[in-house]
Amino acid sequence: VSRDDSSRTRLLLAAEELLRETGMSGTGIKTIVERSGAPIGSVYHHFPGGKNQIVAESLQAHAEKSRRLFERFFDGMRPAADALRMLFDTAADGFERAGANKGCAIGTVTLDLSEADEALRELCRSTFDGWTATIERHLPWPDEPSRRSFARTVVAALEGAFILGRATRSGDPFRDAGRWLAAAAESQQPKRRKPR
Amino acid sequence: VSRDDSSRTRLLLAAEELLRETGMSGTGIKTIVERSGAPIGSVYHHFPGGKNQIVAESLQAHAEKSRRLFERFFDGMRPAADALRMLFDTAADGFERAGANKGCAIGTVTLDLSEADEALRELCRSTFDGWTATIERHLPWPDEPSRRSFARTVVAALEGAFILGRATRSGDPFRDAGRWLAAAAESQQPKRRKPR
Amino acid sequence: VSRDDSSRTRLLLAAEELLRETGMSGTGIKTIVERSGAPIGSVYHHFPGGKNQIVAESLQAHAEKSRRLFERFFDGMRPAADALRMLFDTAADGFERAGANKGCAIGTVTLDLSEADEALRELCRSTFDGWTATIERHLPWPDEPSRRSFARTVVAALEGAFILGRATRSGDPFRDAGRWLAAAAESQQPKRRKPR
Amino acid sequence: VSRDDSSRTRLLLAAEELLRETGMSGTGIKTIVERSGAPIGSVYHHFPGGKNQIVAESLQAHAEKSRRLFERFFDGMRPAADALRMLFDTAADGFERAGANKGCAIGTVTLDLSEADEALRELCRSTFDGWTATIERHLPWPDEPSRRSFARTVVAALEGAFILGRATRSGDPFRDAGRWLAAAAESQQPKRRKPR
DNA sequence: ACTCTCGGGACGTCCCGTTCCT
DNA sequence: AGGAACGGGACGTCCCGAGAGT
Repeated sequence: VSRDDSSRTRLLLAAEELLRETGMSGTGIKTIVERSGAPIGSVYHHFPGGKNQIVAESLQAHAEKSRRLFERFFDGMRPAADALRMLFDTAADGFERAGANKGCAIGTVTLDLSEADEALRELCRSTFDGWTATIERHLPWPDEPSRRSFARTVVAALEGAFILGRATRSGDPFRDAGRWLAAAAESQQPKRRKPR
Repeated sequence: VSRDDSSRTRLLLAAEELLRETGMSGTGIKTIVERSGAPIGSVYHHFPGGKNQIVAESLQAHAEKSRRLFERFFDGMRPAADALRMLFDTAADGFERAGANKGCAIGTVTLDLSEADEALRELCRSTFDGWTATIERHLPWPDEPSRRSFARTVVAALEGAFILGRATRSGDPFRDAGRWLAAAAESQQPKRRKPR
Repeated sequence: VSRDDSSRTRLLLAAEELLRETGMSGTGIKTIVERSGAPIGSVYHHFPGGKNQIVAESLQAHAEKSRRLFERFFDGMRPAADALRMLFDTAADGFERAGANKGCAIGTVTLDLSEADEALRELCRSTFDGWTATIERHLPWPDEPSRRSFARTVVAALEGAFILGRATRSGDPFRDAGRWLAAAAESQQPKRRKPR
Repeated sequence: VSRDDSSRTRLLLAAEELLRETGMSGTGIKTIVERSGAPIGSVYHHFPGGKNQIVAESLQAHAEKSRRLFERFFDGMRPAADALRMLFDTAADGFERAGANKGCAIGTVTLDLSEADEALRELCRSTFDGWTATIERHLPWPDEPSRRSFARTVVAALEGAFILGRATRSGDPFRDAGRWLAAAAESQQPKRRKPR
């Protein structure tokens, strides 16, 4: 689990991609293996926990990459409104470049979790929490509950944009949301007022 | 399709519920039948198109119900900001009452569509379009592209709230988004300005 | 069962055709109904015995038609060898005209009878017996067991020709068999000898 | 395909037996598995092509066994007429010993092929061709087309004997055909004459 | 240490032959 | 006479261990 282990890594990458395309129950282990090019027999060597473990680990990887992306924009150097616009525009471009048919792995998995997968749900929750915290930390007004509430809305709009984006095969829903959220952040800044 | 059709209707209702819980590929026909209490053998009588037909029809039903819900709030009688707050608060309450583990059927299905289900994607797209149009029609400022862009953001935030709501088992993401969107709509009204 | 009953008749004709193409278990009631153009709901009115009854009756019809065909050739007016050649040549032409993909309904059904369908087996047996008797009656040499044995061989070769004909998509197996059987009958006639 | 492979082999044997009893569409995979005693889960490991692959391979095995049987009789050591009689008598005995209810797998499958199974039809055709060639090679008269035509008739009569044999639950149709074909071969030898 | 063959059942979707009730 | 409805089963595929081989 510590070495280069390219099979293992490729399996996780393939899983992440497939999760973004067809969700958890739509993604079979066999498909993951095929797309990864990894040897079939080694799946249960690397992932004794089976499918759930693969999904969990690839979600964690996805989460980490996303968090780093957020921090690239919310770096304290630029106004939060600009960061928001850039975040959503970048997401829009990436979404379109990837074919406009891949969601966010975390969001997609969240939506087809069964009641039994409590561990996965918790993983998704904490990922969203992490994103929210990252964003919230860089919002420029003092009221913390308000910042948190806004950050949650940002994350929600981002996740929702994946849905509308897939439905319309376009990155525009990201761009729309980015603009309105940026405007909301700006209008918040001078007045320091929290919406009722 | 004209008579009592209770089996057929119950199948569609069960399907809608299950789609909201576990998505399309997570939902088996057998599970739908079991939950509906309908007889197993009649499925392919009522739905010769198989699973796809069941999903399509139950999405349509879901879409129609949602559109009516939107129109109950956006009725021209009340300010758009109020309508938005009420819409999201109502959604939050409903979401929590239902167990905080059911997404929006349309959004959930959108996220695990395979490339082959073009017809279903189109159905989801047009549903979202309909919702967007309904909202946009009742926004109080003149610039139409801006209204449309805002309406899309509303829908995106709504769909995203389902995701965050499931992850956190709480309706708060709806309430948060409702407040910020309402504020954005209000701040738009006096100035008649479109965010750049 | 006595009236014109075109639905009933068309069902039987369609069944016969399908039995010749794909055998008994390969032929579904629904397919029969579709090809016949008869109304779906009346199948079990006309044939309360279900599939077995349809098959049985259409085999009987087939048997009767075939017997009449045999009698057209074995009419006592022409030498048996000529009759044999004409019979097989006619069968070859008919086989090719029909697409070279239809067997004999009786033979086809005989080969996929399950142990349970004793009644159908008996029906097939008696049909073959009838054909054998018709042929045997017109063979020109005195020894009756020998005539019977030859007649059985004729029927066997005819049924086998359907198999080889389907495999090769050609009527030639019929023509080949017809010639050799005719020759055998001729060589029998002068010497009045039975092969040991 | 190289190791012990007892499951795989047993599946093929069971399939062959069942094909001989109830044809292709009458034979379910589940039945094959049950009769073979092989584990259910391995079927699609050994035969990823599903039923068609099982059928194809078991037909090939059947074909090979039959060809070897033919060559045991047509060995150039004995007169063709004797070989024919022995072939059909042996077939008769085997048929009766097996319960007089099993056809030839190739012939049975040929008769319920659907139009779609072109590959299987081709397999059946080439098997029959192989048998024909084996027989034809050992016929003692010079005219090659005539030998071929006779060999085809032999194969047809053999296949037909399975049908009549099943219908009458007796091996006699084989014995009858064997005698007449042997006589035909003998009468051919001295005169070197081909039937017109 | 790692890979693969093989084994294992449960379930996926779809369709079958049949019967109920108009 | 006839359309709607009914279960049971068809074939195929799922996710996953256990063992043998390298």
